[in-house]
Amino acid sequence: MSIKEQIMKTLKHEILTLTLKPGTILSETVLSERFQISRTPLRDVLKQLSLESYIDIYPKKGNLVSFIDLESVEQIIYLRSVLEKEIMKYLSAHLVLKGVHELKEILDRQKAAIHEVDATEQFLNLDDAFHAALFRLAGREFLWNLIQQSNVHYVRYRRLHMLRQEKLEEILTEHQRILEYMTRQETDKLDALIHHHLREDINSLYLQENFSDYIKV
Amino acid sequence: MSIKEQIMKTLKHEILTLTLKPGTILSETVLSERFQISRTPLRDVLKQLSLESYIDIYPKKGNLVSFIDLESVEQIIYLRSVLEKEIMKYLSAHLVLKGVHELKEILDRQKAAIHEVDATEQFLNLDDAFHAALFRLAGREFLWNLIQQSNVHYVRYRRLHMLRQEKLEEILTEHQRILEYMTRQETDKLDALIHHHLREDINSLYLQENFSDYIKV
DNA sequence: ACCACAAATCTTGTATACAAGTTTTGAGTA
DNA sequence: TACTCAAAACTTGTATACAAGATTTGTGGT
Repeated sequence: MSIKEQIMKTLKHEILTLTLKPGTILSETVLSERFQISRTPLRDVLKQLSLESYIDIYPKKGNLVSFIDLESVEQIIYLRSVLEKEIMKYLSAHLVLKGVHELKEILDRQKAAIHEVDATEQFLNLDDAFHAALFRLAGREFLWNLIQQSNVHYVRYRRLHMLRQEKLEEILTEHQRILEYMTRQETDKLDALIHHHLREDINSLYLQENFSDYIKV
Repeated sequence: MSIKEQIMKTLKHEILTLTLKPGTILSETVLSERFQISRTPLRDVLKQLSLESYIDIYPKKGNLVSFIDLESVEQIIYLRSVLEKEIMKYLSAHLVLKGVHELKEILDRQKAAIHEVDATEQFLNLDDAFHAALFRLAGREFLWNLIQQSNVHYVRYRRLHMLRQEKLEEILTEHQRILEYMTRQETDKLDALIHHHLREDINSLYLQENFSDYIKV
């Protein structure tokens, strides 16, 4: 992996985990000192981060870690729920046994993760792994990757929501029911479940009340 | 509009209209002479074009206009057909009168465009305008813009298909029927129509036979 | 104390010299 | 003629000096 890719991976990770808080200034000179590299390749990295909405570039002023855009979150959730409904319907008819085992294994690991010390971190990774597997098994990995490129706001939104422990149990249960309905080919029940699974919290005011300084106005 | 934005717009247009054919070399020095600007801002433009799949950058070798990736075309068509089915269903229930007029006007202009000298060009723009209006009227402009960012392969694919005059009449007719079913709230007929409207030609071998040197292997 | 305004100090944007890798060229040799 | 292999001519990648704009600071005047 090239140095630029490493730097980008590092910065993306710090932004997604909110180690770098929304609004933080990312100065080219400061970063070039931190990573011991000149401004030119760093500018390449910042350009790409900007195109993927990780940061906002204000010409001749500076670069800020972007604030969480709830409009983007709502639109991505809608996109995913529409797509995943269709994908589940497809998988109900075409899912192979090997795929079922793969999904079950992810759920087992997720169950085990709940009571680990870094529960949230592990849980989020496995949540992504579950949904990514569904896309991949349906031959739609391309679209999963497409969505991932516009995911900064959604990922951070979800992370803040999951700080509440009780959410983890709820999500695991829903995952298990999704797999259940799919294998039993109860497609009619899937729609409502997916809708709830992805969409439930978007209208709650939890974020606005507790993390208002992270949110785009 | 900044100089960089102008250059980007120019290059994008030339690539999408196939003025710059897939495989064409875009050398930094040649472009910097053409646009009378140094390599640095040009590299910014090329970086962005690469992230949006307009070009492929081979480090230390060169930059090529990307070949048309049929896998990407199929995935985008699937994405659009799934999304647009849902959007039509929504609009059947919520479309306001003003929206109907707006869509009708686009179709009138499209009808008039068929026999113009630059029919294909005008027709494609109005085709986009029609579908964009549907997204916008459903409050999903965000997703339309998201799709547009991954559209290089699909746009060029469609352009080559539309070289056949008879396609234009067919598309216009389907647009008219879409609007018709929507206003009559015949949602059951919409699914199949959208599917056909977007998906029809993907399995034909027309492109592979006539433009094999534009296609990614 | 407060205001105005200019200068200093930040920021990113651009041009350019040089580094490093790849491809092409062509001379020398069998 | 055909082949080898090194040198030259390309390509993009990086570092850096300087340009240009935005912000902050601080000083002089009231």
